[in-house]
Amino acid sequence: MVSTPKKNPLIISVAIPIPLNRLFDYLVPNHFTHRLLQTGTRVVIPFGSTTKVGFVIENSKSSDINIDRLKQIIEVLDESPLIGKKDIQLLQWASNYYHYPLGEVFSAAFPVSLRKGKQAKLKEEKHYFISDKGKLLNSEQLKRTPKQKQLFEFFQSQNKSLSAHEISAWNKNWHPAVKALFEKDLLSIELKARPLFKNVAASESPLVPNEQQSLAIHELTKKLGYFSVSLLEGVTGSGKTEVYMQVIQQVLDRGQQVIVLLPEITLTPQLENRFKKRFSVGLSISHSKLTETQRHAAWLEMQQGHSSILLGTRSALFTPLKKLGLIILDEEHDSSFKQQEGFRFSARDLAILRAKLFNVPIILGTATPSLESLHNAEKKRYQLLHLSERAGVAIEPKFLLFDIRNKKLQDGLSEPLVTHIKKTLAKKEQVLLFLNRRGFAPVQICHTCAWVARCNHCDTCLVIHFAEKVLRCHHCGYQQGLLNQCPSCKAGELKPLGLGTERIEQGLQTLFPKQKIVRLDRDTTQRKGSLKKHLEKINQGEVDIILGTQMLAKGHHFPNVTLVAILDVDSGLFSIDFHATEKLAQLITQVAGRAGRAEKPGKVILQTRQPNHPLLTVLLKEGYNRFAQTALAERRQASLPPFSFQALLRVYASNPADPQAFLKSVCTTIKQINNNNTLILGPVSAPMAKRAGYYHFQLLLQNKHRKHLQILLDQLIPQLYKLKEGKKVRWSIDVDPVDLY
DNA sequence: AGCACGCCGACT
DNA sequence: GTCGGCGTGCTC
Repeated sequence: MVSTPKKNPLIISVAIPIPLNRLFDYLVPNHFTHRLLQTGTRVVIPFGSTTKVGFVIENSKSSDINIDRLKQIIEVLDESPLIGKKDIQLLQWASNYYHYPLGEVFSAAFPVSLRKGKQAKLKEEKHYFISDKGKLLNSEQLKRTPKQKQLFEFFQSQNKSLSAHEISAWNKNWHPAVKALFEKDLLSIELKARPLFKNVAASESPLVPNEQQSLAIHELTKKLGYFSVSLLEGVTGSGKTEVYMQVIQQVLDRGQQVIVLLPEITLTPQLENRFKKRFSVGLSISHSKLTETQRHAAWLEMQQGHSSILLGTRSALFTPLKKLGLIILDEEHDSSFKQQEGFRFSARDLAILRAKLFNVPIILGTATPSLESLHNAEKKRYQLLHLSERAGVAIEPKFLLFDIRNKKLQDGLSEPLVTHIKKTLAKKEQVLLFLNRRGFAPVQICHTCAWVARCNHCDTCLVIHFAEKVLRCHHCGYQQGLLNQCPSCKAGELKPLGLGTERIEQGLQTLFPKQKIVRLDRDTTQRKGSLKKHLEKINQGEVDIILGTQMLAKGHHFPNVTLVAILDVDSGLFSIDFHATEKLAQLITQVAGRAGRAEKPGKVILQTRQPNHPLLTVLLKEGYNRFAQTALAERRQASLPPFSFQALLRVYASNPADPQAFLKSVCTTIKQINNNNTLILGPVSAPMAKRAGYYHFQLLLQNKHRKHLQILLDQLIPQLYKLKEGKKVRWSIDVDPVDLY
C-alpha cells in the first residue's frame, strides 16, 4: 500500500515515555487511517535513532512542527485502547498534578511487557485430550505404569479435553504422567482461549459479624454504586478483613470487580489465602516481586474480566477493569503508598480520584489513620467508621514508660525490662522486642582518639555487621572489612558504639541462653521465603523472643506475644521532618497491636530518655486519636499540611556548587512570576547532604491553597527546563512529599 | 532516558 | 596515527 498523504494528512500527538514534558507529532500513513486512532492506543514510532512504544493522545490536522519534519508511525498495536476514557482522565490528571511527563505516567499504568509492545493477549491454555492412537488403547495395557493408567482412565471418564488447571484439581502430581502419555502419543494438545470466569470452590463461609462489624458492613453496602470515601478505623484484631470480605461479596454479587491495595508485598500472601478460601471467583495478584509474565497475565485478567478481585501494591492501582465496583486501600496511613522516585504519586490520593471518576466507593482501612485522612473525616469529606472491639476479647494493651536516663543498660535492655521479659517467658508466653536499626552497632569508634569509621560516599558512619565481619554503609551499600586498629592514631583499640539488632540478639543470647531467639530484619530475611519460615516457627510456639525492625510492625499476627518492648523511641521524637512524630505514633500503636491478642492481656514497654515528652504522654494515656487531635492542632498552628500544601524540589550533583547555583537561580525565577504568596523554604542542603557520592540540596514550596501552589508549579517547571544551571544537575519535583529527605 | 556527535589521553 | 573517555544536545 502507498502511504504518505500529501493533502489533509492525519497527524497524531503521541506521549512517549521519556523525561520530557511534551508530546511528539507523527503522520499516520493511509493504510492506518481506516479507523481513527483513539486516545490511549499504543503505537510504535521512530524516535531519534531508535523506535519506541508511545500512546496516542490527540488526532489533528495540523502540527506546530513543519510537516516535512514529521515522521510516520510504524505500527498500531491495539485495535482499540487497552484502558478506558476514565482511566486516561486519571492519568492525565496525575501527570498535571505531579508534574511528571504524560508518557511516563501512561507507562506506569502498563506492565513492562505491554510497554515494550507485546500483544495484549492472554496465553491460550494448553488442553490435553486422548489422541487417535489413544482411542484404540485399552487402559489395561498401562498396568505397569499405574499412575499413567489412572490418569488415562480419568481422561476416558471425562471424555473431553482437560486444562492443566482441571487436571491439577484432580491430582496435584499429574505432570510426569501427562508428559509420559503425551510422549507415547496417547494424548494430544490443543490450545483453547481461557474461560471468561474461572470458578474455584470456596471452602469458607462468612463469619457472623459483631455489632460494629455489622454496622460497618451495612453502611458500606449502602454506598455501593456511588462515590464515597469511608475511613474504616479498626484497631488491630478488630476484624477489618471480615468487613472487607463481606462488602466484596456484595460487589461480586452485583457482577462487579474489586481492587484491594496493600502497602507491602509481604502482606499479600496472608490476604490472598483468606480470599481464596472465601471467594469462588478469579483472583489476580500484582506486585513488583512477580515475574513479568505473571504481571502481564494479572493485568489482562482484570482488563478482560477473567478475574474479579485484584490484590496488589501501589502500582496495581492503574490496572484497568471491565467493571470496577469498589476500591479498598488497607493500611491507609502507610507511607509506602507514596512512590518515592520517578513518578512520585500517592496511590491513596489517586485511588480516591479513581473512585470518584468511576462513581464507586472507596474504603480506607487502618488502625492508625493518617492526619490528612482524619482531617478529611472531620471535614465530613470522608465517613468515619469505627471498629474498636477486638474480635474475641476486648483487652487493650497496657503501656509502661521506662525512663532510661542514667540507667545502666545491658545491651540496650534496662533492668526492669529484663525482669518483665523473664516473667513473661516464665509464663510460656512470647516477647517481641523492637529496634529500628539493623546491624551490630551503628558506629566503630577509636577508644583513644575518637576516630570513627565513616562512608567515603555519604554523610554517614559505617555500620558494623559482626556476623559478616564487615562495615557497611546503609545508604549506598559500600562495604569493607572490619578494622582491627585505628587508622588515624595507629594505637587505639576500635570499639562498637551504639546498638543494632544484631548486637541486641547477641546480648539476649547471653542473658537467655536457653531461650530460642529469632531476629527479623532485612539482613536475616533476604532469602526468599525465610520471613515466612520464621513467622511459621513463631506461631507454632518454637520461638520465645522475637527481635526485629520496622518489618515487625506491619500486619503480622503473633497471638502468643504478651510483651512488646520498643527499645529506643527517642530517635523519632526530634526529627527535622514534621511527619516523624506522626509516623512514630503510628509505629508505637501498630507495634502495640501485636501484643495481647487471643485471651492474654498484653503489655507494651517503651524505653525513653524523654519520659515527659508530650507526644508520648498523650499517646499512652489517651490513645492514638487524642494524639492525632493534638498533632493536628499543632499542624494548624504552624500552617503545616494538611493545613497547607507542599512541593519539594530536590537537586543533586557530584559537585555541591552546582545544585546551589541552580536553586539560587530557581529562587530568582520564582520571585519573577506571580507566586501567590507561596512560601519559599530554603534552599538548604538535604538532611543528609552527601549520599552515594552526590550532594543533595532542596527547596520546599508551601502554600495554603493547593490550587495556588499548582499554578506556581505550572509556571515554574517549564522554566526549570530552560535554566542553564539546570544542565549540570539532576532535579525532580515531589508534590505532597511525605519524606522530606 | 537513550543515543549521537564531538574534542582530548593511552594503545595496537 | 586510532580507540574510546563521557560532556552536551536533540529527539516529532
